[in-house]
Amino acid sequence: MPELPEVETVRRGLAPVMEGMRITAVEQRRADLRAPFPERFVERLRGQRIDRLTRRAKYILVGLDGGETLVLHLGMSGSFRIDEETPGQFHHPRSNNPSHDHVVFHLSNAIRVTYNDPRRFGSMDVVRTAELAADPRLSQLGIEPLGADFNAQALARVCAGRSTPLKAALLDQRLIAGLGNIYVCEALWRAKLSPWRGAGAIARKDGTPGLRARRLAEAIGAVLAEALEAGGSTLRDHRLANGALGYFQHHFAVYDREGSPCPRAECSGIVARVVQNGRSTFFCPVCQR
DNA sequence: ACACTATCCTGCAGGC
DNA sequence: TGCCTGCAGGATAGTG
Repeated sequence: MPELPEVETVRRGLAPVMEGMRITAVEQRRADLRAPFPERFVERLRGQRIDRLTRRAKYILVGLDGGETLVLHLGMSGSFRIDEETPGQFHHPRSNNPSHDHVVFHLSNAIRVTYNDPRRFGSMDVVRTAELAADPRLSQLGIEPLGADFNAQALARVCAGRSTPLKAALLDQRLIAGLGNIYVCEALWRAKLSPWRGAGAIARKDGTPGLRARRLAEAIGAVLAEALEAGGSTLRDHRLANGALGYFQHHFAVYDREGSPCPRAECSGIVARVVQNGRSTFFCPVCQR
């Protein structure tokens, strides 16, 4: 799935065509994705004017003028496609098999926004905006790593006292919200920290940040910022070719690079793959300690 | 409270 | 060529 940078890229791609527009019709082509659609899904959206698109962790929040918010999650394989409301539709090669087009939003600007999700791990829900903050999916989320209050101190605080490996801690959305398997691997590599190291070891005994917490916080920020930058350029390119939003090509230092030399010039290590909590971890056993 | 597993689903790559 | 296996960017219910 799209992790935070991909989700933010999708939000930035959708916002200009959706904000301020009215939803004229919704095609809901099945009863569920990962979870059932909410009651009266189509009726609650039809006729609503879209206020603003925001993001919290990997959720896209579509504010509606009637006091409700459409809560979107792309799961592992969700993507959106933007196209004009014209009859002659064209197919995108691969990955956009039209049989996985589960929801189509028709907008007042004659734009059609189609949600495609082969694995159907994504979700769509409609929640009263006033109750959004109390929604368990959002209220349990940890620090926003691109937010103003994310720093070494905040990172040390959530890691302090935990014996679970750093890899698992960084994937835990209740501690830090938005990282996924790729960017956790990339951030740990950048910070030269072993994925096996206990999370608590990056904080001092009193919970204040040490050198490792500072390195890791910097690495997380940098890795996400670079990915966002890559997403931004892909967005511009994609906009010309087709309207597909969801994934973009980005070069990774260690993710999916088992057997390749560690990209750090001064390091002679070879990228290894291990499994932690059932997920692949890619790392350099030489420079990550 | 915490940590770990199994599971939802389809597509694709690799081995035979 | 086809068949089989394992694996994939996530979240969460269930277990110990």
